[in-house]
Amino acid sequence: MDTPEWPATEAEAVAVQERLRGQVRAEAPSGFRPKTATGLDVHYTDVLTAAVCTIDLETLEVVDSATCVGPESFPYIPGLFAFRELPLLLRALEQLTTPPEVLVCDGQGLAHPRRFGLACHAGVLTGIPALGVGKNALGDFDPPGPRRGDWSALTDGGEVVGRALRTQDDVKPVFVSVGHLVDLDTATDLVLRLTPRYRLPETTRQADHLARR
DNA sequence: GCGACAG
DNA sequence: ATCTTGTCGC
Repeated sequence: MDTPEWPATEAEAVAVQERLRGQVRAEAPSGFRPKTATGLDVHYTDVLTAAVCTIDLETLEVVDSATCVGPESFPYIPGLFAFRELPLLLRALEQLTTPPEVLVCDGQGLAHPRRFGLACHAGVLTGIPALGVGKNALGDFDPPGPRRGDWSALTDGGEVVGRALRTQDDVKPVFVSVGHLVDLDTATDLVLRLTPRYRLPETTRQADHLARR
């Protein structure tokens, strides 16, 4: 992949988001039936460790993984989160043996103040379908029903930008949004398939585990 | 103006 | 994100 342009200032980063967000496609390719999903996560110590982990959607077993260590590329600023982690994550993705079919990002996609969160950014730069699963939301939502699979709309400025999705009975929901080349129904379905047992997707859990070693 | 703010 | 023990439950 080409080396992405990387901003040095907050204003430049915002400008990059506003220029790239027009490329987001909130629609899955026809016949999109991924057999695997790839989780992305970063662990913070004195340096960053990025881990990516591909999981078989049928067995939920890890079939491929890679890690990458390096410095942060940008300070953490809410709304500009992707600029901190993405360069390292992209390097880790390049080390995978098999090309990812869909990226499951730890954070938001369209559920972002400028509609261009980490999942959109990762999807647009790689051209790979992507979705975001956040542990916390930036927008507004009413609590979904109490059972696994129940969901409610996540909105921002009156616009639906994602879903608050209950992945386990009586457990705090996760926040699902489109990143790129998927629709919200497909994203929701994938997240439920990845969460038969725990609140967070198996992709995120495995990537997190990998990044801590 | 003040506080809140994905990870 | 991270600083941190024990404890309850499957």
